[in-house]
Amino acid sequence: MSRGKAEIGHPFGRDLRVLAKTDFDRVHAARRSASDGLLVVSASRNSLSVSRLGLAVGRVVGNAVVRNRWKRWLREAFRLEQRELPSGLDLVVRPRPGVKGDFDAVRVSLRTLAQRLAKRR
RNA sequence: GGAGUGGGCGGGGCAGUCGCCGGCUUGCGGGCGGCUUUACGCUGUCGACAAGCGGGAGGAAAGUCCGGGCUCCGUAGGACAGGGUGGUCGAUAACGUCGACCGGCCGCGAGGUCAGGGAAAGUGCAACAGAAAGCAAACCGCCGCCGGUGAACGUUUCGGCGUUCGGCCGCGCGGUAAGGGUGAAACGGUGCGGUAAGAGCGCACCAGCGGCCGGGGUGACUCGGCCGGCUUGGUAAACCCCACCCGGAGCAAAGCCAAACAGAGGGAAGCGCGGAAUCGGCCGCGGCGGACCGGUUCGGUCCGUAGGGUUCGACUCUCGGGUAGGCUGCUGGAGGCGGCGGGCAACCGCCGUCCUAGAGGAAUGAUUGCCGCGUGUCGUCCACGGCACGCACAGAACCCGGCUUACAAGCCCACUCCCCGC
RNA sequence: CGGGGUGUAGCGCAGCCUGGAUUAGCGCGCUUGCUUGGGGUGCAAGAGGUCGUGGGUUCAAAUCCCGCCACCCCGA
Repeated sequence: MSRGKAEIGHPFGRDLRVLAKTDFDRVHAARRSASDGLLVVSASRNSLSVSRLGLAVGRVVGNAVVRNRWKRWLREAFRLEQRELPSGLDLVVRPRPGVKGDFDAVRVSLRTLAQRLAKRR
């Protein structure tokens, strides 16, 4: 983990997010996913040169505070890892219900799952 | 010192780096409009980018249990239905909320708690037990009378008769509700009188109910006196009656702008020659009409071109409705804080001061250091220090007043009871 | 934002509206015994319940009323 090193210059705006319902439907229709004990990541090619992040955090995950914490962790992990991730993918990330987790584990899990999906293409 | 009652505060702090949301200012260059001019400038507006500045979740933001503002719809007035509330007076925009007071129950007390109107308006319900569960009735029992009968005594005209034994028997007639026992609950309690036995049958006191009079209080109610018949139980969070309250929907409300598709109405030119060919139609040239491109006249490209009528389609213009989408609603308000005044209080009035989130698949995160608090452990006990772990409940979605529920550590105020000392 | 429903034995349900002793019941499952060479089937007996939770009303609450918890469904 490159904790403490200069992690500057990782902007993360709305253009890097999956927001439209049609995009979510396309990712789900692709039926390509990878998972571990923490996360479930689905993916589909997009027409862009960069990858985008979509969040799917349902009510079974926890109350509003828990759900917000997951979404913030996932956004931050995507922001810091975006140069290590494969490009041109729409990634929809869903936390497994009931698990605790912490930020470092989320970061590692997101990177490995996304790379596994890119390899399996 | 111990035990307890009622209430309040609090919701980790500071600094650095990388990011997020929206706001303001400036810069850069781009689109559109206007002015002025011929090329710069001025100005408005919109979008993207960059920089700077300052802001960015709660006491419950939660549950969505009540009440209101606001918006649209409906509506002559009222009633019914349905729902809600339920001591009194007050507070309030309103409430099922709050305050003060009254009454019942609990507590030695500080205090706590109560959906706290009506059961002589009506209907219903009460298992089991019990004689009987609501209007009086009478199982055992008690008492009297009547009938039968036993013993003893007296008397005798020897058939009986009388008295006593609170004698015994009766599925005979009547009087009782004191006693027995059941139950959550049994038609007032105690005492005296009274009676064949008893009974509010009478009396005294007490409790309860009703009425009248007087004192206090706005009122709930309360204090005192007199009288009455002696009583008429419980349950309305059972139906119900009484009093009061409620039009419906909800910011995905609602308003504005407004693609595409569909709908309604309207519109220009609608010719000639030649070739193959029966016609339709196709091809070429010219004309005409329309659109587009370059642009000074003008040129080029593409499309249409019918004997007449009708229908359909295409193109184009206009129109209403208003979908996708966008904008508004969107945060300055029954607002916070301080002071003065009124009121026991809830709360109200006046003055001053402050501006404090506005997203829209939904913004607060990551990381580093120091400090704070708690627990554990180590250093020799203390003072202190090191290390490890932990620091709750929980995230605005139109706004506000309440209620309910969740919550780590810590702190404060008032009061009560017990023990000890002076 | 608004509306509705469910919670009872390991599982699926009844009872609730109209309160009580009807021992809170039914089916499957479970335990034990008999039957069989053994298993299944069959027969007999039995165990198993904070009626989601905390209060209230009532003599009495799974049932009536209020608060809370969990889950499910519907409308805009």
